[in-house]
Amino acid sequence: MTKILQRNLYREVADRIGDLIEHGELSPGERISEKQLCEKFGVSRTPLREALKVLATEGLIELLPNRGARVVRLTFKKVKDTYDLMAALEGLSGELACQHITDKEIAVIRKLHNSMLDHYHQHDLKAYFELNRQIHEGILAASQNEVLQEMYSNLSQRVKRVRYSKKMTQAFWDQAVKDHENMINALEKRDSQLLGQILRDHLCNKLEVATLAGVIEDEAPDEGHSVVNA
Amino acid sequence: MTKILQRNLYREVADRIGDLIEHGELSPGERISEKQLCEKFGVSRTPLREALKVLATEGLIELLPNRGARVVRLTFKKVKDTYDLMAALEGLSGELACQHITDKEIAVIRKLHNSMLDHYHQHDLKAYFELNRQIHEGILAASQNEVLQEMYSNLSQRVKRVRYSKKMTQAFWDQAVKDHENMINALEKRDSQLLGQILRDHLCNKLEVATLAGVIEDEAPDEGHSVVNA
DNA sequence: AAAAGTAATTATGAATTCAATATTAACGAG
DNA sequence: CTCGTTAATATTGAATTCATAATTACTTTT
Repeated sequence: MTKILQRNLYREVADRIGDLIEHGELSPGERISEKQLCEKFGVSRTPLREALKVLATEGLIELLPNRGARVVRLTFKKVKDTYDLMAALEGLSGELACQHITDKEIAVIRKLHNSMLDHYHQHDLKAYFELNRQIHEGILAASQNEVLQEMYSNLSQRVKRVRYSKKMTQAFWDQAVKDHENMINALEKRDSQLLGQILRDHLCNKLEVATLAGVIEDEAPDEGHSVVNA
Repeated sequence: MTKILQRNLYREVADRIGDLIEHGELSPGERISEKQLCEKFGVSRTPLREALKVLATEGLIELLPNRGARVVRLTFKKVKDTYDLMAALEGLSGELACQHITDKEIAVIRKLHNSMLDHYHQHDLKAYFELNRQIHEGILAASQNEVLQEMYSNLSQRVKRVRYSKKMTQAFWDQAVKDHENMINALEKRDSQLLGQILRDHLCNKLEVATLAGVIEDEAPDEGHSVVNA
């Protein structure tokens, strides 16, 4: 049951532009020059433009008719809305996971959890985050709902650049670890309601972190949206 | 604050292909001929192919590399998964709506509700459905979460062809109306938890209807997915 | 000198052309 | 007659070319 993974040029280009946005090499609100990117990637405009259309559909960029493409500006509200949604989806994934997960899968997640705790005690933030990601991904996978996974993945993409530059306070970290303890317990008891609730609250906290990081410059002058420009 | 609505050729074509799929003029699993559609719409392959990429991203069709596009086959599981997701999103929209909705907006929905009841008593299914749609859309709009609305709209698109051919039993209809009564009450009390719960359960019932309609032929031979074909 | 209007340039939108892959048809061997 | 191989055809993938709209630079006028 291995997924067919299509490796079209347009998909490749879309992913690489996505990386550029994620890592800040294309700034929010920045105009995207087709010619420039064509030269950078060594492709013609056809697959590049296809990639832009796809990225616009995925919500990473916006297309101004006859005026090119821009990287979407992440306002605080947009990020907040996205996190609210992701929290709801994580909640659902928890509920579904409780219904479908096998003992073996729980054991795997328990192992990841223990490993994560080690990194927590060693204050290894990077390794902690990687394990954290794997745990949440594991629950998402256990939900057995591919549409859900697809949607979550898309939303995650959109706010990745905020996540990357987030700062972690010790207090938050402590709370996050506690949440994870409760998560595992709920999962082992297969208490779907409880796990759903924990996951919802857990992600809400993440938003606070993103906010504190102050990387979101709000109230940006929405250039290019008005017909008559100054 | 009116949205800029881009009217590119590719978007136009994508919408029209979406309509063809929705109304069954392009069957599930059916191979999509680029040339044929180009002639039908009177456009060249460039915007058409862009449209196909967008539709694939939106989950309506799937692209087989070097082998063209196919309309996505809706299995029972896929529809079930989508409905589960939509239920979660509707639940969230209810919770958020309770936080943001104004008395005036509630009054509008109440009016729609009463109008819907009239059609219910007159057994006017078509009019009932239209009002029903408007009510749910009103709550969704009151959530003030654009990302949520965008996601819901996309999911709705995917299963529209099933919805269209659904049959309505009297028992289900009675229950649906009762749900709506409770919804309005919860909304007026601004009981976000309750409204969220009602909306989740309400949509779950819809799934049963879709199932009963028997329009979903499951266990289809997944042609085109295996490398070696018979 | 500032503003408005016009020409030149550049970038985007879409059609066409060229190349590569897959499908079909024809052929021949077992 | 069936299976496998190869040639012909058709379709998709991507680059190029042409057309159109937007931006910039340059006049011209007040």
